[in-house]
Amino acid sequence: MPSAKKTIKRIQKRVPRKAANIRIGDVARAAGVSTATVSRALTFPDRVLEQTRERVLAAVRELGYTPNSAARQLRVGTSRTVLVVVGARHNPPFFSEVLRGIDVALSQAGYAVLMGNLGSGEGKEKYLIDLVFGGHIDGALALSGAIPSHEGRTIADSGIPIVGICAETDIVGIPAVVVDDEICCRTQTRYLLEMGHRHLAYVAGPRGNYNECRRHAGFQAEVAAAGLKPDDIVRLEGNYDFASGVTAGEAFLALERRPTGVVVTSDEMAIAFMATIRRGGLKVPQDVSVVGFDGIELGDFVEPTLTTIRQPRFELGSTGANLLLQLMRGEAMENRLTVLNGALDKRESAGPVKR
Amino acid sequence: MPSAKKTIKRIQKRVPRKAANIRIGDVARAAGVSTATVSRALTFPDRVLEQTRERVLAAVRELGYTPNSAARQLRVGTSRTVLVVVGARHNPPFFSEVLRGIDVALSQAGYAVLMGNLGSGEGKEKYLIDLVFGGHIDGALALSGAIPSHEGRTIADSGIPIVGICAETDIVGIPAVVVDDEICCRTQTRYLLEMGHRHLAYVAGPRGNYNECRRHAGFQAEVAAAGLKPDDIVRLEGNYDFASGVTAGEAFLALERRPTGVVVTSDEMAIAFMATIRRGGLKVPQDVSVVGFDGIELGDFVEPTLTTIRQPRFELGSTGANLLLQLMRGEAMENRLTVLNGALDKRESAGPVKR
DNA sequence: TTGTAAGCGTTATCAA
DNA sequence: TTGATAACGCTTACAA
Repeated sequence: MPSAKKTIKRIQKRVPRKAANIRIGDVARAAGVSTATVSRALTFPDRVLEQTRERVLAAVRELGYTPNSAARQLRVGTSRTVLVVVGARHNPPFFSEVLRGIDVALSQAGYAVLMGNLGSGEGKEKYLIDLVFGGHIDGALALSGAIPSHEGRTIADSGIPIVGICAETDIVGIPAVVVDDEICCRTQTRYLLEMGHRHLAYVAGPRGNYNECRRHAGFQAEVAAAGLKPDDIVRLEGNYDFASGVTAGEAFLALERRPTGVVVTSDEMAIAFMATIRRGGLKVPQDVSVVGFDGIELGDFVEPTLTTIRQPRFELGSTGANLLLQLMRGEAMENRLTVLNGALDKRESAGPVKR
Repeated sequence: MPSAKKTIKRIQKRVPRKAANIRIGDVARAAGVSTATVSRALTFPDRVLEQTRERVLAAVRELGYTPNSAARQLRVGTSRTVLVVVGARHNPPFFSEVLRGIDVALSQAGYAVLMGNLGSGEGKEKYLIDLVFGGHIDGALALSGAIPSHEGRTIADSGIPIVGICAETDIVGIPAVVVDDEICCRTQTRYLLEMGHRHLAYVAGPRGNYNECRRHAGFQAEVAAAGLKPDDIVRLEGNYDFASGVTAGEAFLALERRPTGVVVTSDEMAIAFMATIRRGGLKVPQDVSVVGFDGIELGDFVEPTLTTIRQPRFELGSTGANLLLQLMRGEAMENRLTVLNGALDKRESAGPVKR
């Protein structure tokens, strides 16, 4: 009598297991149908007779049955889980809204979001690689170009679809959703030039960074077009965060001949930069005009309010996620690169040059 | 010849499947051992002969084998995944650091973090409930008391361990890591009282909110101890975010007789409040002293810099996560409530009352 | 120390 | 439309 033997085994097993969970077989028994029918009633409601379906659903409700996800995943081979990789420097005021866009889009589609925060511990990259190669992940979103790799293997080698957000990745062929960094930075710069500023500072992002390269190219193009000479330009290093904005501000204060207009490539830096030079006795925008880049909420609450490039942060996340969903469904995509537009938000921190 | 039949099946299956993944059997064959030995060599390295272990590991490296997580999970019954539930209002500048604390602690222990952001779509709560009841989650962290529930079932009913962070949950018996809200708010209030302020405003959090209740109790206790009368106090409503700080600031400006000291129960609100009343012509701290609550980075870069309660944000996250790890290991815990201490950070936004 | 083989709970194939 | 049954890939008694 095999079923008696099974029952005994189950009881023996019950101790170590988390809870006496209800399995599909329990529902089947309660509804007087086979497990196959229960499965069908839940997955393809119209492939079973209405009365059977109702009996099954009643049993499901009655018993509080939820299909075991590991078993389903093992069987069908997909986890409905997306890994979101964010770099070690992750600039919360900016990315929070990008992440919200991702979360809204993926939630709607019934996908779970696994956080792959790089730089939170030693073996994190190896761990993420194992996660992906272990089949736990159906697709990944790489923020700011962050692609986990370990011993020469990247998550891309697993063959799962990946979409970059905010930056292209190092790996060729991976689609990305980015903002028109170069044009935005030209806009920042042109705004200052149009206000008569002929002596500019540029507060940079990390060297080699994708966004930094694009933005710097835009800056260079614009100042060249305006006929500024190398002497009219100062480059100050930074890495997008508050602390580097302070450093840049101090470097600015130490300059012998100070520019009147400053192009800053992140809002965090711009805010810290402004605070620092104001503590150094300069007035913004009377002495120095500052234009930021990002459009974080905070820019409205500093003194003076920050003129900046507003990035479509939510949309960067949501369109990236939707592209990934498309890829995971096996659909092709038209363009490898999706470019969204930023826009200049004119507020108080930039004004006409003093004469 | 059963193996021939199997091979045919596998080839047929190959098309729909993601990739021709390497399975434990492939490694076993390459190393000339059984699958059991491969499994042991990976999980209990010292239970196999050194030479076997080396042969196995070589094959693993050679083939790039990673165990399938769904199969392992199905077998052992745990997912090594923790759900982090954050409420709809999630106040990124504050929580980002709490989340980092969580991530660092859980990463170290080899756990994955699944983001359960409430308020990002219709069926999100049902989805999270299914995730938990589907066995996909080993434990959960509830930020600010957010416990997903659906049709009368909460994630707690599944029996997984849960720890609250930043607030106790509605469900009795669930342990939590909180800050000493009441004492912190007394400290805020006392600081203003000691500077001679006898007419105070209190900018509140959402009514009924755990932190709001505690902080308001602290405020009340302190003003009562100082002998202030109901007329000496104004309550302004808020919900911890920037926008409500603006509203509170406008309400403040509209008062006939304005308090000289303001206790604000979040930094976001405090920053927006300050910006708003300054635009209304008031000077901080000369006309009005403001004390915030949270200790977000930003407070250093506004004008004037924000005097505030600094919460141990990273530690709130990491100790909560460590408690959960303990619970998931089946260990008991001594106290249901772990209370961390906040501290007053004296900066520029609060000063002696004008006489 | 190692191998054999029985599940873990689903879903999908095939037959009825 | 429904039911029996064979995988999915792994871990772990139990036997050798």
